[in-house]
This record gives sequence, structure tokens and C-alpha cells, in this order.
Amino acid sequence: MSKKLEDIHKRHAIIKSIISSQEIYNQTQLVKVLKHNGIKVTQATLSRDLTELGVGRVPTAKGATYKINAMGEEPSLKLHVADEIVSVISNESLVVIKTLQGRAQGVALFLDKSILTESIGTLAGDDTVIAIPRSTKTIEKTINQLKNILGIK
Amino acid sequence: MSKKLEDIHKRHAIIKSIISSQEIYNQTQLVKVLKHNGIKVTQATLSRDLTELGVGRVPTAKGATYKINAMGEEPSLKLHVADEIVSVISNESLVVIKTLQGRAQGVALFLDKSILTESIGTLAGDDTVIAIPRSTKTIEKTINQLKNILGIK
DNA sequence: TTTAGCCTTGTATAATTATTCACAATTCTG
DNA sequence: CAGAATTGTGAATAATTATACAAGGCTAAA
Repeated sequence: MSKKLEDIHKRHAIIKSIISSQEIYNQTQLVKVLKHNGIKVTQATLSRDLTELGVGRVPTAKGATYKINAMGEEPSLKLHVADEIVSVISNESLVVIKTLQGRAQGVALFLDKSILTESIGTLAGDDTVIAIPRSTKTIEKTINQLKNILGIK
Repeated sequence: MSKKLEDIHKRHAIIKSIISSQEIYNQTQLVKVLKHNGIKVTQATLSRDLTELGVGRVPTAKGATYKINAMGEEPSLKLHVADEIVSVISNESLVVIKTLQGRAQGVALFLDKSILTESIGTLAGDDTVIAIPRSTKTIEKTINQLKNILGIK
């Protein structure tokens, strides 16, 4: 019943996106959200996935929610988001990132919080993220940061 | 059976001290450690304490452990637009306004219609508003208008 | 002091998460 | 390619955490 490695990566990437873009209160809920995204797994598998991904559960006023480990170490975490990025293009003042359908919000949130140090903000639609560099002079660095997580030279 | 506020503070302080100085894997273990410190409580109380303290549970190689300050907190919802604005940053050509999650649309609408006279338009995502100045020369004025509603000098 | 309204807590239990077991798909080895 | 080892998974269940409820204790008001 073993799945391809690629499939697991994809599922992990989507789990991370979902968790960083919306409030997930328990694994049963996550099972349903994943089903909406065309991924069918059970709670047991998610328990294992979340452990592997280092995703923690943090109490809030509305109930405990899952959070991607900010102080965590995982550098491979980047790869999961990378799976959702389709292309990166830029002009003199902006960087445009194309993502899988419906995953722009999640990608933007992740990039915003962890990767794009030279960006003052991102704006996400459905499959497009616009990243705004701190200055037109730092566009190059922003692009490099993106290429870095994409594993592109 | 109500305890003095002081006692609860003390217990909370000790809990924080314990979980930041050693690895605690579950609440039953914490019950025992606290008993060693002269504090007798049940697992149920610890569950409530940990929620109040915002202590998260994060998976590691050796098993899930409790972490203080594991990840970001939620900002409390407030009424006024100014309170929904988190930050204002700009570069040579745009002004980026960070808002509370999900409040960008509302903030943008308000700013657009009432404050930003030197902006030719705004674009809002989930927690980010981009304001486009009439000219690069009027960015300063736009920023000042924003600072004004924020009460910043 | 008496009463009323909160708090805080423990017990019992519900809800949620982690794990054990069995099994099938994949990968490895020869 | 055959057989063995490995891996990912679901079902069932164990382990852990959260909560409903009841019981006391504290404070304030009369």
C-alpha cells in the first residue's frame, strides 16, 4: 500500500500550507480539509505526518491550533512549499510567484514569515503571490531567496 | 476551594520554569515533577494551566514536549481601523500596510475612502494592503496620513 | 453574619492524538 | 525475475489531553 515518495512530499507540503493559512483545531478537521484538496488519508496518518513535520499544537482563545514550528530547525521544510511554487517572475519593482491553484495564500504566508527577509509584504490571490521588495535594489536578493528554496541555481 | 491569585501565579511560574529547564513529555509527568516541588495538582488542572499559559506541545525525535512561546499568538480582535493596522512600510514606489488576519479588505476600504487622498488606489489581500501613491513624490504624504491615524509621530 | 456570585479544583468522562498490528505496495538483492 | 526487506497505510485501540459537572472556598453587599 506504500505510496510514492513524491505523493508524501506533496501531502506534507499541502498540510503545511493549510496549517499556515487557516486555523486547524484537530486532526479530524484536517482529514476533511485534505479531502477537499483531493487527498484522502486517515487521522492516524496525519498524526504521523504532523510529528514528522514538527508541527506543534498551541492553545489559543478559540482552542488549540496547529502551528508550524517557527523556532524549529527543519530546513527541508522549505522543500514542501517549493512543491507548490510553479514559477517566479519579476520586473523592476515586483516579484510574481505562481503557485498551484488555491495555494497562493498558504505559500504567501509561509514565505512572508520565514524566507523573504527583503520583502516588505506579500499579496496573495488564488494562484498568484506578489512579493514587494524592501527596495527596488533588493529585488535580486528576494529572487535569490526564492530560487534557493526551489533548489535552482 | 478557590486559591489565592498569588498561589496560581506561583504555580504558573513554576510550571514555566520546569518546562523551560527540562523535557516534559506529558501532563502526568508534570504532575509528578510539581509534586517534587511541593505543588499538588491533578492532570486536569495542568491541562487548564497550560492552556492559560499558551504552552504548546511540539513533536521532537524523542517525543512531543511542551514548549513555552512555541509559536505566535493571536492578536485580539478590536474595533477601530487603527487597531487593525499592524505596520506600515514602504519602498520607492509603494506603501505596504500589514493588518490583522482577514482585516485587510476592511482596512483598505476605509483608508481608500477617507484617509488616503494621495493614493490612486489600494489592493487588499488577507492581511496586507498595498497603497499606490499618485506619484512617488507623494509617498511621504501617504505615510504621514497613515501615521496620523495610528497616532504615531 | 448571611447570601449571592464567582473562582478554582478534582473526579469522571469525553475528545483527541499516538501507537500497535496486519497487510499490501515498493524497493532492494542477488 | 524471485524472494526478502522496507515502507506507508488503515483499523483498532491505547495513551494523553480537554471538559462537564459538582463541590468548596473566597469576596462583596446587605
